[in-house]
Amino acid sequence: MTVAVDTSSGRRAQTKLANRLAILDAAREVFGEMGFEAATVRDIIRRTNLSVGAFYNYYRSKDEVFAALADDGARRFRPILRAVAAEANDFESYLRAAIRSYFDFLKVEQEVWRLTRPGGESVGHVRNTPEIIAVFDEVRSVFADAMERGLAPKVDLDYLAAGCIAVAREIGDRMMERRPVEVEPAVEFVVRLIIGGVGALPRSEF
Amino acid sequence: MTVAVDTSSGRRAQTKLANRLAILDAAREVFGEMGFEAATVRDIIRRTNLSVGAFYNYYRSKDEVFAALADDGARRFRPILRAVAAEANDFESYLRAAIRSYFDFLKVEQEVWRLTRPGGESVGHVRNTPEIIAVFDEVRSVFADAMERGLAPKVDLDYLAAGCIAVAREIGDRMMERRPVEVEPAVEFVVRLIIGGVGALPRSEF
Amino acid sequence: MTVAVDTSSGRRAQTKLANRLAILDAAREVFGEMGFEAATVRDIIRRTNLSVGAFYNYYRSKDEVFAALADDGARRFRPILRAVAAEANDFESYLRAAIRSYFDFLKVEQEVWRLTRPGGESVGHVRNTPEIIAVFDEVRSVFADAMERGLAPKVDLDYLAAGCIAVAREIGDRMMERRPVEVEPAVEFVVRLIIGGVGALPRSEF
Amino acid sequence: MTVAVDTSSGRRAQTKLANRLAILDAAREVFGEMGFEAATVRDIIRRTNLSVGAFYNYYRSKDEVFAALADDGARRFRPILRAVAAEANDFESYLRAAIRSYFDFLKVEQEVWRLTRPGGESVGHVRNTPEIIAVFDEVRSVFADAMERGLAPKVDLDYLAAGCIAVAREIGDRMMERRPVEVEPAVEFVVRLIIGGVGALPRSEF
DNA sequence: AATGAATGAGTGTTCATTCAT
DNA sequence: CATGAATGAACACTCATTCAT
Repeated sequence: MTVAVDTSSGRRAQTKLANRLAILDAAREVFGEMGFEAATVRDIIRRTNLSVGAFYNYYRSKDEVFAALADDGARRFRPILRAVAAEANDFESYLRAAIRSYFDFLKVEQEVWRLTRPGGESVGHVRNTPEIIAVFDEVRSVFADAMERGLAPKVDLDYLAAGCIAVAREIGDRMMERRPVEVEPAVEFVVRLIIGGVGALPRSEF
Repeated sequence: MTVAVDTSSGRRAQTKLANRLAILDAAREVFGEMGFEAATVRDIIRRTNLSVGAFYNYYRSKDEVFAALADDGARRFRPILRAVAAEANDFESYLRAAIRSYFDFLKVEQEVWRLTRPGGESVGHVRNTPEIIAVFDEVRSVFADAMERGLAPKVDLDYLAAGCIAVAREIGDRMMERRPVEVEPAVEFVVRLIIGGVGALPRSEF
Repeated sequence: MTVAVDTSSGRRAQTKLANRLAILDAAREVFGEMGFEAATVRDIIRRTNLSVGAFYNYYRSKDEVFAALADDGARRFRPILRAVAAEANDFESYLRAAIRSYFDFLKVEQEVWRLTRPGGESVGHVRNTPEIIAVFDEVRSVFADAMERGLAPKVDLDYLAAGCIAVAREIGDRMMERRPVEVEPAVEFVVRLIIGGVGALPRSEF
Repeated sequence: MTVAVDTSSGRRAQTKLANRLAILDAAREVFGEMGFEAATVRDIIRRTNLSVGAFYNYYRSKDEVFAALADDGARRFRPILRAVAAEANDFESYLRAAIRSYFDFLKVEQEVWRLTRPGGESVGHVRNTPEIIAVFDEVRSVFADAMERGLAPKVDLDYLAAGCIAVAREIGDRMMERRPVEVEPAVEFVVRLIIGGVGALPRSEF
């Protein structure tokens, strides 16, 4: 005999949202721990009150949660980046604040970015996520803006944004592997490297 | 009784070598296109005249080809790096020659480094390959040497080596995506960024 | 939220049980016909309405069905043996009833014991099943008891139990190969052989 | 370059025989250690100076070596059995000598009989070997002879031979598992059990 | 004959996804 | 909507056997 106990009290929409988020959170953990390919849908729902079937009510596929996760991470980081940009008066202080935000973010949500970072192995999954590209564009546009306003010399913008992101990412990883995890020295390292480097960069017509 | 003494220059030995290389090449492509986890052994042998069984005659497992591939790439790049280091008189010219070697190498064998790049998702596979670590150590030791000899300021060595490698890789990738692929501007960009950045780096007691 | 409380008497539960038994039955046949090693999971599910995947929903591995099968056979035979022991007044009548039970059991479920018989090639699989050992111990303890009570002479208990089981099995098998299958003569043969033999056995200090 | 060194000195036939025996010996060990199914042709030739290809020059298949092995074991045991039968004046002394021969044989060549024993798991392989059946017939005919000559009562001959072989086998196994391995008590146990049992057997018209 | 690389069907097992309930 | 059993293609890997040398 199967007894159905309904505790929803009509708050269907809320439950749906909660489930969606529960899946997202579980997926974040699981993908972070085992990587996309190794993680199974069951690994995800196991950390949830839901069933396999329910998973497919919320996301059409494992790929889709992954994309949603990437979106989510990027969506949460972007406003931080914008706020930082709004407050900064010069390129260096912007950069410092941005990098620090990222490293703090890393310390809290290590896994998200481990995954959603471009250049990862599973190129197809990681590099092409729309919101990932958006973050890249965000950084790029801040750099472009800085150039416009004369705060930074005119250089190859794509190379610069890509290079800066690469350094920030790599040093961020190394930082996370050290014990204790010290954000400030890492921030300082990256900022000086970039600022110093940018000053020496060949001017470009881009 | 008949004893066969093979001096390893017969047709058989040649075929074996050719097959070994064919598998390696196919694996390079496949891993490069789909990543280690997603790539299947069948994907690899499909680009070959061989059978599944033959794959296992040459490599004991999918993991082993991967390692062999990383070894192979690193093994071929390391001597270049050493030669360059031997010829250079100062840090900048060393760096420029090294980066140029790498970018030339990239143009020829794009896929190798696509794979062996640290920071990939499957950390276990990519970052810990012995020869990969060796290349990292190679670069690191040249940097350490430069510091010793006063050619570069004393900074956090691991961060520096990691950061430089990350920039070189990232810009290398971007370079490869542009049409036409122009090595010189990319080299110049990276060298200036690093040299300028290094000069501005916070001194460390490491 | 909807909570499902399953009291295990629904259609689903029934189907699950049926499938579990179907697999067990198929496995009994297949292992009986080809032996454990030679039998494939696919051989088993082919005699079923299920898919390969379903097999693994019910049993975690090929080994596990095997163990379940042995357990099942032994579990069903043990109570019979105990009941018989409880009813018998002397050793011979116990033995006769036990052997008859076994031979009747054989007639119905020939294959079970084909498999669980010690002395098979895959020793690890067959001889060490916990329930098999339990049956052996069962018989052994009845013999020990008979000795205690002076109903049987004190002899090497392990040899005796092992020898009796071996004879019962072997004659049981031969009986099953004859047409028609006649239980009574076979029972009589085994009982007389054992009773007569036991009387002639060398006394031991065990 | 491949150099062929021929050391056969024209004694081709000898070498062929030696190889045949080498394979047989290796197979005996390997099958004994891992069982027929688990053993691979490579496992066998690894313990030989030969190549996989050579294996197939001497035996057409893995199955064929197995059969040859069983034949070989049986062929070597049969004369012993016959000699024993020729020397014995009564049934009991025949039986004792036969069992002792078997147990001694066991101690020396444990593996052979582990495998070639009927009732093993891989029924198809083991029970139907022609020479195995021959051993059974051998024992059976001695029993028949004993009956003819009035040394043993007339009983169901097949059951008797089968039962005796089963007991001998089982007790032999148990004996081999004890430390130290003591042949005499085991022989005595089996002989008494059988002799005593036979005396009590129901007479049959077979 | 001997060799050992090549073959490919076959193994146990996994897992994204579907669908009857 | 939720459930979880069912599905079956796919995977890494093995191995008896063949065959060019």
